[in-house]
Amino acid sequence: MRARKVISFDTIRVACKNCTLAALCLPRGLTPEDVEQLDGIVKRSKPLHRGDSLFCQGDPFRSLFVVKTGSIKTYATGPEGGEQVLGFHLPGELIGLDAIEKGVHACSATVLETSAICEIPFAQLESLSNRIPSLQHQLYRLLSKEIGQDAEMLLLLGKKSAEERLAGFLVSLSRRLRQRGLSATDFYLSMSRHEIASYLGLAVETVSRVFSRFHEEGFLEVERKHIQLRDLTALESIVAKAMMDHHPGSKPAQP
Amino acid sequence: MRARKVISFDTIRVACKNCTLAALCLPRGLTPEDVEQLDGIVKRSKPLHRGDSLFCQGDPFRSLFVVKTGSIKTYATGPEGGEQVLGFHLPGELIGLDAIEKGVHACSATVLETSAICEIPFAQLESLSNRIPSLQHQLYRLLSKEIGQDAEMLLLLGKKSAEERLAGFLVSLSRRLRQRGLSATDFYLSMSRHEIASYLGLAVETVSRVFSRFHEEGFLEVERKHIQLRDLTALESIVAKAMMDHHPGSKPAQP
DNA sequence: CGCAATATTGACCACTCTCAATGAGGGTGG
DNA sequence: CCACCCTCATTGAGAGTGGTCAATATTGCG
Repeated sequence: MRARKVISFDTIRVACKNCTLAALCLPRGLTPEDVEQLDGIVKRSKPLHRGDSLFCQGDPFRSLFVVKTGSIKTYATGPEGGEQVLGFHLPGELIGLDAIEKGVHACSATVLETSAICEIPFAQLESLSNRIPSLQHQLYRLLSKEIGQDAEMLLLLGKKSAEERLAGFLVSLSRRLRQRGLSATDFYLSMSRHEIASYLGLAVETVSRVFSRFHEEGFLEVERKHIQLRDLTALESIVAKAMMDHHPGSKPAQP
Repeated sequence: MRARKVISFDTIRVACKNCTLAALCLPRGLTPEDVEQLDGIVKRSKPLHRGDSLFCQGDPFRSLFVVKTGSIKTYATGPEGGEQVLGFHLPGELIGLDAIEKGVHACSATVLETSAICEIPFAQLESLSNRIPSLQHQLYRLLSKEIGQDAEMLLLLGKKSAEERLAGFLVSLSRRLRQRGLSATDFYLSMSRHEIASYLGLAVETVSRVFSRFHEEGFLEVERKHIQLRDLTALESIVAKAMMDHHPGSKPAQP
């Protein structure tokens, strides 16, 4: 994190390439020169801290943000101050894609824990993608990926019981952490119970109770924000089982 | 492919431009020649009927689909046959965007009522967007719009009560119909109660009961699939009020 | 050190799910 | 054309889950 004094130049560039790579160069398809150009427009900021804001609902849209380390939450606020959490974003994930359409941010984003964030001015990214077809392709894929993840979330919220939802949330977190090479079974929740509850459409107390229940059943250890998953399989089967129970296989009609 | 028949030349082209325009040329930015080229790669199919399938989960991704008239539902099926409705798609809306990433459809799409659908081979669309920057821009916007709509849906499912969810559903339908120049207060639901329930994460019986309750309160007339909204404002205020009630304005923390 | 915010736990009650029965259409075949 | 069947929709009664209110830790911060 603070390794930028001495060795900084290459380290940071590589670090940032990593972060950019994770998001933009997913499978392959960009030549080293392309990556070089891409890297040139990425702005690195100094570390941000809990409560810092990346952008607010209504702000003009200028840049996408990539989480290098740490975590971010996005949320929407109603006209009278209600707050609904829309998502949590872990290292390697991209924020702000929903603002491209209107040129205005539709939600706010704040930092949950000390985080390193890369900023990518979208105008530059777009014009770069004009010249690099494979970058254009990556961008399409990236936008599409976000849509797929939202659909997954819809699936999660379609589930009715609190256990299903919290299990789904934990499994999702676990999978995304593993994907970035972090521990999939031992991690800290950077968000409050309140924020989890809002995200899952539950009451804070219910979240707390289900954590306790999972603990009693031996699925996990929980102490405040520190979580250790003991039986990931059990949690996964809760999620999988859920889908079958409701909607017992009505056939989509046949001609 | 091209509208080359005598009678239909203008009619079909205009019809299809309308459908394409609604989705791809949203604000402006494409020259007539661009639209011409775009129009050239769009395939029109003969009308499809209830139960027909556009694509299935796992199918290779080849094309996007635009609803010209009628309606489509998308849904995901669990390994054991459970079915979760992910979305309903009305005229002017685009389907299949979530498949770009993996090149494979992540959900299935079937026709809810007799519908006219346009097919746009994505490979051709993408290479066309390489040559037409403004088309590229429109595509980014389009993908982004889809993300925004999914977020709106998350907001809807974040709401806890059945009334809030059904009200949100109806308001959303109404808004989208008005946007296409159709009646915002008098329409037919092409989907079954079962499908609505799955979409909203409720039981079929609850959907039915809330419809009755809304009717008793004078918010709407309902007879089977025929809906007439009598007090759209009331429904909207149910949705708006919901957000405030939960999460009473915890400030996002400030340094 | 003490206040404030966060988390956990309990009791109660409202809401929604489940189960079950009835009614209304739409289609098929006699 | 009508009887029949099957699916879909509606309505009722009972049970369970989660929301609400309230009290009590526990932590973090000024």
